[in-house]
Amino acid sequence: MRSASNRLQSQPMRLSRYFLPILKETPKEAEIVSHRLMLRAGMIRQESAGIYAWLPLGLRVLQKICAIVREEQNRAGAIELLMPTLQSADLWRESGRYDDYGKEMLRIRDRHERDILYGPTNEEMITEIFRASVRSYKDLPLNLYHIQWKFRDEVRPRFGVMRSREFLMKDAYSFDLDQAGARHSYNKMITAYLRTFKRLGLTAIPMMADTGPIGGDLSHEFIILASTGESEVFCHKDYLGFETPPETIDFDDPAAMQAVFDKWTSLYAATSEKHDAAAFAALPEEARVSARGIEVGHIFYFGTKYSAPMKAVVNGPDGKETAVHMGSYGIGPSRLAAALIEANHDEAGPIWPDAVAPFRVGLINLKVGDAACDGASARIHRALEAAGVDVLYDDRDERPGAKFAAMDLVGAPHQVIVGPKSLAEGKVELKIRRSGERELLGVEAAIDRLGGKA
RNA sequence: CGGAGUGUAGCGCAGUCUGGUAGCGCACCUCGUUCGGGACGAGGGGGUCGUAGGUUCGAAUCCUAUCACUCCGACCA
Repeated sequence: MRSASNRLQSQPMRLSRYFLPILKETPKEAEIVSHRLMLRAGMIRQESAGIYAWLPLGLRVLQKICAIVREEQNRAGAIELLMPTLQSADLWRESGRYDDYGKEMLRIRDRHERDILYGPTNEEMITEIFRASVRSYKDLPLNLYHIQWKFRDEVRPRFGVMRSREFLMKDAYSFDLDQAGARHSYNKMITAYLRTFKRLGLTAIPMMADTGPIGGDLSHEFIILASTGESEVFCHKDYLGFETPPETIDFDDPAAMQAVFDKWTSLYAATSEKHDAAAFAALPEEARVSARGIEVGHIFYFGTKYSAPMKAVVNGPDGKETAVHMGSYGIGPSRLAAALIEANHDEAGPIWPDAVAPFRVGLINLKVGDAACDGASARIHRALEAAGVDVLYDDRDERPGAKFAAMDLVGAPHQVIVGPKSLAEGKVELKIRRSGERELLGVEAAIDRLGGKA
């Protein structure tokens, strides 16, 4: 079982004291399964078109996703900061994007009649921060990132948090002296992304992509395959078996990073916009994978597109000023929460991978008020919490059926069911959410198993 | 932004055509019986009928305006 490193700071949680507004019926507006289940499980609540409140259960998932994203960004040498959501229009006039961006940008006016905007991305601002302080090539390379709410005023938001107007995004920005350095930075992020998605329990494939309004000439989308995916994608089957770069890989070794890039871009992979039917048809038939995909990350190299007009320059070894080469690297944690459900669910609810489960263990006391059941449940709850496991303890005075349904909807990967029948023989039942597999174990054995000791 | 819809209790809906003072299921509260896959009975609480104007003795219902939300398409992390 994965270590407790991704555990949230939290108090022991009893469902009777929690805020988990689950719905028995499906709200009619929810078309896709992730949206439906997130509403039913009480993870999110829509407050406006494309704008959602994250309720406690959803927030836990979001925080766990962010923790993994953060760990892998840090491992790759990126440094976290936090930029504001609101930005000055003047900054965007410098890059020329204030007029280019169109109606997707939410424009606001403050009390002094100054134009401000709710940031859809942060290239301008990070460039401004960089140029204010960095003067020398010796301070390079640099990669700064933050995890912050963004807003894009989509014409038609839909699919819940999969395509919302407000969304959480990790965006990293790299600064290098030249193109070779920028390529290395790009390769580091590819490696970090492969590791990030793997840890989230997803198989993500980098695919050639259009650069969109951000511009540039090197860009990949990271796509996960899911039958309910929004777009059509085509790739070589071997990608599905490729090994993820290990934790120990040296991010400062350009050759190692280039090798990762070369391997993961060696075979055919493209979204429908970039699809080359002839190239795809040239693959052996059994190697062709044509599927639906969900974009969960997008990376760009765009050279001096912002640094030149915004004068983000450094002195090189030769004493001359040069505009830095930049790239940007996005992952959408809020969208990932939905994508994870699209990739992991059944009729009863989400089936979270251990790494992002809001609670790793769901503890069900089938007979609240029965001294033996209460005692065994409390013992298990305390022991697992002490072992660093997130446990949701259903101590409500409800009927068994309602408890089973609720816990399946929460999606805890491991369930412990404490009922009078099995407890009479000193046993509790362990259920694996994904497979439905059940096993009877003694109380202490169950604690050891789920606490990671056995 | 084009096209199509919907706004009535927390959720799902009926009532609107044909105007007469608001109803059903789930959820919620109380009591009882239940209790290993979303129980049953009895009782109860909760609604400015999206909003504003108009017509009328009387408007959820008819008229006008407006707002919000949803779906299809184009667009997009």
